[in-house]
Amino acid sequence: MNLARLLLERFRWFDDALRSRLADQGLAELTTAESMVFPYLDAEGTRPADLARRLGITRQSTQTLVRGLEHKGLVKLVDDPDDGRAKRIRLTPAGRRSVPLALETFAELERELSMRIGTRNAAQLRSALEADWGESPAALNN
Amino acid sequence: MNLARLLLERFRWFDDALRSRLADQGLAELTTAESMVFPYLDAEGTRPADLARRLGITRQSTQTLVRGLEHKGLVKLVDDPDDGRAKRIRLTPAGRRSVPLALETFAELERELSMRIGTRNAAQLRSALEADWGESPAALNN
DNA sequence: TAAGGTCGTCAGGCTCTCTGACGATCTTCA
DNA sequence: TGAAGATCGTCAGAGAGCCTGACGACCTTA
Repeated sequence: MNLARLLLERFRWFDDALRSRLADQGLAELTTAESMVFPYLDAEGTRPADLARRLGITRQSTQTLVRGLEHKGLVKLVDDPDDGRAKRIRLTPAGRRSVPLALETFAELERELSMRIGTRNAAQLRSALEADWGESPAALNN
Repeated sequence: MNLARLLLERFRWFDDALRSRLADQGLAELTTAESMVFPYLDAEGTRPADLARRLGITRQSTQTLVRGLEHKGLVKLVDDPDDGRAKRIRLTPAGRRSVPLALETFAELERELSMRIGTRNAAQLRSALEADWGESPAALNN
């Protein structure tokens, strides 16, 4: 099987498990994108534009994302006290509880993967994924 | 970084490179899903429902996919001679030329990855991805 | 020959991301 | 100090990629 499909399928393995576990633990059903946000929200309040940069998506896309989390009661948008243009994404109490829960679930699934494919394989997987792949060799003729 | 994001990002590394290279080689711009189809089309004509199963998506989604490839002149749908319900996806001459091209590009990118992160890392990556991960441990409480 | 499965298809919906455009607000520097 | 340019959040619109539900046509099987 080609590597691209393999990567995508394994991503889905994780994503499905992640979202269903988070739901089991009482978080309102999160979408794929929403579930990925938690590690990037800091307690002091995060600026949407910062979040966008951390996630590698546009500010506009981030907006949709944040709106979703807001509807689910995990987050609220408040004005930034230091910058009249900006806002801050603040965790609600429910949201604050969710962060460690999400982080723990990430870790738990990775432990579970280790048990399934072996600690060695899992470690090598992570290490290969974290290696420096460089820029995507998209442009041949530039 | 969490493993899910890592997998997804690396997928995109591949996908971006793949699509841009295929475009460089004269294939009409393909979408992500379209570029993934080639290894699953056989020369004798493929039934859409079979393709759906191979790709792990619904027949309905496959339909959209095939229509796209048809518009791009790579494929045409003909009636199945043996089964009045069915059709067959047949490669056009242009489509037939594209198959080996796509396969070679997959392989080429993987070679290139080996050069970047090392043959050892790349081999371990593939091997970990191909290992038996089992069902996604989605359901905790079933 | 009737029942049930499978085939392609239409219709509609959701998620995720993008581009383009906008007014409001900061920052920088002539 | 004031104009120019960058950055902020936001609205609007779009396309890809998937899904479910429903349908008539056709096969298969008992």
